[in-house]
Amino acid sequence: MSNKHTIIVVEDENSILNILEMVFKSSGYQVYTAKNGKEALMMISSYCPDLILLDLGLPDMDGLKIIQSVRSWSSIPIIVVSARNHEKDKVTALDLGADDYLTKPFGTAELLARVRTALRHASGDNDKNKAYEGTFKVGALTIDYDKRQVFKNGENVHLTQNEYKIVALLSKYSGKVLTYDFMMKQIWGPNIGSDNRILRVNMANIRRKIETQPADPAYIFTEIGVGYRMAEEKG
Amino acid sequence: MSNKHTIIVVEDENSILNILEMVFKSSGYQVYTAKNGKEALMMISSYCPDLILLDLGLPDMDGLKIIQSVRSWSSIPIIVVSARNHEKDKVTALDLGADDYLTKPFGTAELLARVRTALRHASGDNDKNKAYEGTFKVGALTIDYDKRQVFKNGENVHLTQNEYKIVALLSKYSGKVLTYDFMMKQIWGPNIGSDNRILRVNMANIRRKIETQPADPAYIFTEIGVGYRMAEEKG
DNA sequence: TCATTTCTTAACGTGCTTTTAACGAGAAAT
DNA sequence: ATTTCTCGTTAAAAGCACGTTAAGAAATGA
Repeated sequence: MSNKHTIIVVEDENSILNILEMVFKSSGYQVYTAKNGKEALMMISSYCPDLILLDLGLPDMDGLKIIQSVRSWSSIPIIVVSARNHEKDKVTALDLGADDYLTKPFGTAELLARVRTALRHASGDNDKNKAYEGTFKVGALTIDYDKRQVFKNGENVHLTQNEYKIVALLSKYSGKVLTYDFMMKQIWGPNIGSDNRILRVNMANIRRKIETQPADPAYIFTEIGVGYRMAEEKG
Repeated sequence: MSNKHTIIVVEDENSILNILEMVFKSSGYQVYTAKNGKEALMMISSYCPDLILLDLGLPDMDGLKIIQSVRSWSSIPIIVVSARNHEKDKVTALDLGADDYLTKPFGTAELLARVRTALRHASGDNDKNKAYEGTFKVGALTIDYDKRQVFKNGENVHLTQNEYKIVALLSKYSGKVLTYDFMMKQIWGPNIGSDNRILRVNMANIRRKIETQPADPAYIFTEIGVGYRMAEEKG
């Protein structure tokens, strides 16, 4: 590890902005701040940061526009921050290309963890095939992509075709929330509707097979109103 | 009928072609011949031989094109023969996926040795669960690649050509799932469709011969919707 | 040539997979 | 507090993949 990662924080409330700046700086990041959309867009295009932390509630423009704008020319990871009463926005944000989201209020530990995840994904995920080679491990769970098999505590777990696709997809983006919509498009194709019952049934079956306590999952978490997230590989 | 290896010889000069045909036949190989590139490609895709002996100097097309074409769907060993003593051709051929190279003139002893080597390599190269070179073992099942025979509890099990090819192919990738599509391309050539009935019938016959309980197989497993997988020897 | 083996195609039943439906618990919204 | 939405769970229906048998076609060998 050599250079500091650069983060641009977009947030209109001074109090929060200052806290975030301190948190990131003390963790060794290079931080720039913006207090409105216009300023944010200019800074992003001139600094080309490694990550953007974006509050969706801005005075001058919709934060979603910023995502769109940035995504038109870059895949810089974007983590969205939203107030609890704007739940729908975060789903839209993810579908527009945001990488993760946080709901206020959030702890610094969680924030930093999400940032690390996003940065790691951005750096090593250029070759998407790479993720499907070798194995994925988290806890007692192992996914062997070559053998197309899933193991729990070393024992083979039989998954159906769709179940395996779902698990493999989540593991490929482990640590990241995948929206129901995105997942369904990946597995059932673009013509699938927005009814996610099928996905729920599949998830129940998957959890019964891979989780020790399906009601309190350790590997695949539900982000209510948004989607699913797989626990991260520890290395 | 005994299980002979099938070789396709591609050579435009009649005198050499005849000699080669005789040499191989008297060594117990099943031989087919082709005198130009077009003929060669058709024969290869329809016969799916175990080895291709290819003269690079053909009347109608560059021999290198043939290597490319075959490598797009199969890893059948290809031994290249060339009168040109150019190092460049040799390197190109090998880079395109040829397995070995002979320069005219060559002796029959060397030729046969190279062929044996290539066939041995093809049958069981990159595999760790082999007790002895040229042999695959799992449970009571033994595959002898040199003899092209399969044994169960030490007793010879008679498999037909295609049945043997299927078992050998699966054993070569033991532990991994091979898709129906892949297997069919390897055994029946690139022009086989996506209808996998033939494979299913063959598998039923194979299982009746090698499995103790065909309905609950111990050696070849079905991955529904995907393909077949051969058991690995446990360490 | 005939006899035998091997390959391919066809047909069908079984069991697994996928999908749909229904309901209850719990979170979120009002 | 109550109403609404979301999600997990179970069960049943629908759909389909696979294994199996048999019979015809093709190849092989005597």
